[in-house]
Amino acid sequence: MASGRRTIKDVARLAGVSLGSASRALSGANNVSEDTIARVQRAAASLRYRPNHAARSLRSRSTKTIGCMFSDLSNPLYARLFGTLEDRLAREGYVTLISNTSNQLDREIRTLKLFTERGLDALIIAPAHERNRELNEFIEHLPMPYLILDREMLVKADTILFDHAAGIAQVVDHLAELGHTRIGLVTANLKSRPGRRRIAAFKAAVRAHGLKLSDENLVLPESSMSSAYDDVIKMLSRKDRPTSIIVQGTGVLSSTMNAIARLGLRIPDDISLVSIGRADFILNHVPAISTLRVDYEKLSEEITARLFERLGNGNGRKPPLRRLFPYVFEVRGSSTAPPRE
Amino acid sequence: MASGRRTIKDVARLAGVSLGSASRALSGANNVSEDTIARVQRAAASLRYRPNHAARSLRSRSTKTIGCMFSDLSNPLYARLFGTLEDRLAREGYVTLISNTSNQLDREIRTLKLFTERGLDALIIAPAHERNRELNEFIEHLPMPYLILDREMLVKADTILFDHAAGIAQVVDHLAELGHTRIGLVTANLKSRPGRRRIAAFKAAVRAHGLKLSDENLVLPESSMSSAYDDVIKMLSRKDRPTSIIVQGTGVLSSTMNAIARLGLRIPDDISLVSIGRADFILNHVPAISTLRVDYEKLSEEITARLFERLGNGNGRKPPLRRLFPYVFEVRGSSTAPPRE
DNA sequence: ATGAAAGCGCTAACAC
DNA sequence: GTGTTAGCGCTTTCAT
Repeated sequence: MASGRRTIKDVARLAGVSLGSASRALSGANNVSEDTIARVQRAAASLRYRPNHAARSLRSRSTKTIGCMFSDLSNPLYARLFGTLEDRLAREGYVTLISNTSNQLDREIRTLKLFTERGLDALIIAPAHERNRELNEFIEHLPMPYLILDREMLVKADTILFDHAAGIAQVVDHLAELGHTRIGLVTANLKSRPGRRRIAAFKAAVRAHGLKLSDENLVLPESSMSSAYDDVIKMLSRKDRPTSIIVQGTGVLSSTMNAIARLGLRIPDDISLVSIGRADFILNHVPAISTLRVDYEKLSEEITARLFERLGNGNGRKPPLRRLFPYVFEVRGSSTAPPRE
Repeated sequence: MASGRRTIKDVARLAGVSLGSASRALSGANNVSEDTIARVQRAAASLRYRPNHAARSLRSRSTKTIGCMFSDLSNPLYARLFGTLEDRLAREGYVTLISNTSNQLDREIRTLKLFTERGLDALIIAPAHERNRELNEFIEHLPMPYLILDREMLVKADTILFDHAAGIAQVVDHLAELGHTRIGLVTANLKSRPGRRRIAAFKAAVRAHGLKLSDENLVLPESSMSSAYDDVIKMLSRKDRPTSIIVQGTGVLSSTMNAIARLGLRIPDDISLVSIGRADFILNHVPAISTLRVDYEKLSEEITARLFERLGNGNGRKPPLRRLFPYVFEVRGSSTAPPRE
């Protein structure tokens, strides 16, 4: 079967043209005759010819491949972003290579080495270890353009940061306006930026409204896949329990909903709920869940725009870009309501 | 930066050896002196040398890459399988390239073309269109070994099929033994094998127990992401509603749980529930949900074993393999109980 | 154990 | 518009 693989040489011979003409005909260059194109294409089709990507990228110095490094693809939030991004890049003729690192440092470094060896054209990365020296140094020496997603690395580079502060503030504003004075937060206590920022932003927003900030209204499981069940049960069983909660839309959310159901509480009658991130598994929830989410279409657009800017010739050492990307607060109306009292 | 990329030539020059020796030293051949190896490695490190994968695979005719084609990676079941598979293959030095096709025929064909162009070493595929002629023909002419996952294609090839019949039968047996006489099924009405087989197996198993098979106990939403909420509400509001249900562990499951909670039913007191597939979002559910699942570790093992068998020299036209892969019924005890009456 | 040289399949530069 | 040729970076002969 390896020997059965046809090369462009075979195509050229069958079409009765030179190797160069065959290449031009196949790649849609402008200086080829209609006739040549037709004959070459017919020859290629009849031979089931498929260009050899290794040879092509060795010569052209482009792999037409973009690498993505996330912590975990089964995180429903990332899975959705990746899907959108893949579609967007495919339209541009790029393949997306993704890698899960499970937040492990050695896997992050190994992944970047791999991406380098494979000569990927550009990268989109969200490393877990923002202050690790070795990782930062490696990233700094990356030979291709790259974009950092919602991480504050030591190295100065193109970065898109989610505006957690403004996003969370919007939600807290909304709940406070409805009359809620006791607001809870349920989110993984991550060391990386999203975790840090979310918690800090929540505290700041609650204080800004002159509400008292009780640690008892904070449920911070270790990871996004941890169960928040027991702690949420405890939090919502208190006499002065929060009347509204903001919940990270991962495994944390499903265990929270589980706890709410178990306590016989109704959304929004007994408790208002807002999800951070629009997880697939609550997409059809009844009632619809208000969500603080990122517009993945727009984000993909933004990411590709930045990447292609660097990929083009306009890469002449423009200063690193730092962009704050907004959240969208999608009030579905039915998951939040004024507190009863 | 492109010009900054070091080649093996640079390494050889700095180490003071020939290009060939440098290659041998780096690839750990046996006919190199310790001294050479040391000097070459030092040179490589100081130059931050990274081998060029395109050149390597052009020459060696191996990309060390395995392609996976699934319908949808945000399907929690597939996401988990992919993660396991990726880890397993990485340990063998292979990179995994995945592609979502969203069950679209043109994307499936485009993906296979892409995989061919990139010269992937082997493929794992689960096409949606099992009887499409063009697709089958394309697959038949694939130049690399491939393995078909739970699909009955026209083309005869290595195939691993999930044993839906035995799996579903096990669950129905369990429920029948507990005394359930009215058992429901909630699963996407897919055209592809998993959908077809699940529904057929359910009907057969119910009949085998002499139970009456009521269409009213079948909820078959269009896709795995569809909401089953309204239909489950309807099904469980009937006087003679099922006392136990088997539910596909995707978006279908979350909307079903949503409906159960809304009706104020308790698991397992009011209704027994078994999930098909162990979705992340119910991993920590209270009570634990009994699950009919595939052992992804074992499956990954099986898949890699098959693939490497074909990849090795033992590929001499052994007849296509057809393997029935078992489900594991994990009774968590607490989500199923005898019906009350 | 080492160096020299061929060549993987392709694109791009150069002649005409 | 077309043919010829060089060479991308590497592995793998073949001499020595």
